Amino acid sequence: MRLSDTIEAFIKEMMGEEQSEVEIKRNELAEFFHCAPSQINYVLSTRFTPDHGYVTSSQRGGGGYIRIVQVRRSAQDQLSYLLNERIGTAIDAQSAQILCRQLAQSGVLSLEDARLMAAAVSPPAFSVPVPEQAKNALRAKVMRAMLLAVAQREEA
Amino acid sequence: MRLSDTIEAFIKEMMGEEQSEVEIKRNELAEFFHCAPSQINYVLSTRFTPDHGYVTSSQRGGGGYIRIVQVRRSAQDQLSYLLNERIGTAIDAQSAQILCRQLAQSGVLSLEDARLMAAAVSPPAFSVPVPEQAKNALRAKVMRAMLLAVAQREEA
DNA sequence: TATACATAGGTCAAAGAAAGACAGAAAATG
DNA sequence: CATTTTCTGTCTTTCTTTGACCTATGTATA
Repeated sequence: MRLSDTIEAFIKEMMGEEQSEVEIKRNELAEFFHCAPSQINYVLSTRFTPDHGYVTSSQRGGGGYIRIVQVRRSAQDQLSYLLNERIGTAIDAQSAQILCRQLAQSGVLSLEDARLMAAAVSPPAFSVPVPEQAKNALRAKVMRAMLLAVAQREEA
Repeated sequence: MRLSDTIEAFIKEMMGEEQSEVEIKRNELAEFFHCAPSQINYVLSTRFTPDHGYVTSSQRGGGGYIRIVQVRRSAQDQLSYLLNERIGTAIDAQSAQILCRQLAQSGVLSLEDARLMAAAVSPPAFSVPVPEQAKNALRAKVMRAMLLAVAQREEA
């Protein structure tokens, strides 16, 4: 298992179920895992972004810290956020994957449905020789269509 | 006995009876068999394809791996049929819609999943100014990716 | 109060690790 | 001997880890 995954799991463990907020000391954590402090930043920037459903803030200097807050939205809110703000007219493969996984983690979709959706917007699904931006535009449409289908499902 | 056959047997051995999923390290395996790492890819691409009843995925970079999932025996023939005969390299919107409905009726998919899939290959999802045949080719890939995701469900 | 020092976290680039793509050589097959 | 299958090597892409340097904040001090 990668160190990044271990640190990610550790932070999520700290956060627990009910608690949606946690505060860490970057240097302490790095010390604990015998790694460079910037490794912590790497974990945060690859696994605790808004797309992943987290927002972070920090304070430097003596008594500094990093605070990680888990954003919890209703299914409705999350869907409308994705449809109206996040996806827009183009989205890259990696972001799309992350968003799909997040939909499962927050309970909007089952794990199976999230995987289905992730597959539809994955690189293999768009393995055609066209410029990346064209793929991203189309990917946005496909994802949008699926999210609308989910939203309709919610209405009923 | 050829090396490829040996490696194939080895992987299937790893997979065992009940376990229908296995994770390998490409470099390690190549080291073990004293061959080029790309030899592993050759084995995978000639003996662990969907037609053979397997779906693979992988992760690059530090701590990377290749995961091989065995598709349920009952689903295998159906999957090959869908991928090769029914979908092929291109499929138009209407045929895709019909196929989704059939998959729901035959119980392969839930009604909700069928709707999700149908949305992903619907005309609105492909409303871009490119020739119809290009869309059909892409639609086939999207559909294919989703079916492979479904085939991986409930392994074992 | 202005300055200096200590304590944090932030950024970024380079190195490392692992898999993918693909062309071409070698071997087996008919 | 021609063709197909197997195997190797090289280059590319992706993800992770480390380290060097930068910036912000708190605290002590002249």
